[in-house]
Amino acid sequence: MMTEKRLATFLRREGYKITPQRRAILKAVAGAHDHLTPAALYERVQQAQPHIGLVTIYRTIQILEALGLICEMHAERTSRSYLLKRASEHHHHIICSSCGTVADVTHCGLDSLQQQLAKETGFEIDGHLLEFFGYCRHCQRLKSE
Amino acid sequence: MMTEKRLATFLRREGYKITPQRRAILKAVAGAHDHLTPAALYERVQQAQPHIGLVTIYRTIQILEALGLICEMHAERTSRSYLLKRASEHHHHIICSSCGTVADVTHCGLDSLQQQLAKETGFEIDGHLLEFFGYCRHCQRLKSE
DNA sequence: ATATAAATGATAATTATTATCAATTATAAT
DNA sequence: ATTATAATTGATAATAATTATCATTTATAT
Ligand SMILES: [Mn+2]
Ligand SMILES: [Mn+2]
Ligand SMILES: [Zn+2]
Ligand SMILES: [Zn+2]
Repeated sequence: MMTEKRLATFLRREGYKITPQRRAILKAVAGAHDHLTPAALYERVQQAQPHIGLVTIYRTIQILEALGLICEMHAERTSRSYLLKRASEHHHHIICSSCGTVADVTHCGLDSLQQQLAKETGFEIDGHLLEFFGYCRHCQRLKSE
Repeated sequence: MMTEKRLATFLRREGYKITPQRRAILKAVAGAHDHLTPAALYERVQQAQPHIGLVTIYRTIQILEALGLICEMHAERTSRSYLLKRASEHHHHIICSSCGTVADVTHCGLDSLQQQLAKETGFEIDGHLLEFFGYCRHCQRLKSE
């Protein structure tokens, strides 16, 4: 499990300075159980760092993403969300097209396909994004009424 | 294969009017071999319909997407691209994180997982988005220099 | 030919994201 | 503890994508 401290250590090792702002962001990310948009993360971090700028959130997200510490979700049409990556587990989603409810998928079995595709295409593949779309139980009922 | 005419028939059947603008868009979509952003589609359609508005492009894309006639690609960070859906084939991508080169993937073997997840989660799943990320041959060389 | 609802396009409004840049600060070296 | 340095920050502006409004036009059924 990635705690704020471990994340900080990781960043420091990569040459990034550990500022109070970053510490607060790391804490928020480590403590979140759901996916957070940059704006949502901003709100949470503001409790600890009232004067932090939204830009700093974006910049830190970029770093965490580049280091592979968080994973991205394309849920709503416009914005993106992020969640701390769990070690060695895949993290994918089933998203309800009607209400936006999200279910997690931790096993996809795509590793072998990924390797095969790497061979076939010559790409060095380092990850994948997988999302299922559909309707949750609740919205299925509403539809059929 | 979906031609302009078949797409038009499909739309008409769904209650949409067939305007010259839509016809031009359908033609462009049917004739495209690559993925098109709304802006790129706009440019192409302007040859046949010089006075068409970009908004009309967006609106038509929305319809085609809702009817499942085109599929979406999340390639660059900001914008989306679309391509005509081929019957019964999956359409996924390997995208080079460095130069943006795209390779197609038409088989993913996710149907069984999709069914299993539908059972487990209660979702009625009607599709998925799968994208691989990595580096194409060319960019691998550049990296190692 | 006419009625009607749908579609269009000009335009403005929203949003998300990125760029600039002067002021601040974490960190390492002294 | 001071100091030097480059990284970081945040205020602000700039970009860019997408969506909303609304008066006008038009496809289609009658
Ligand atoms: Mn999740
Ligand atoms: Mn493709
Ligand atoms: Zn996976
Ligand atoms: Zn598939």
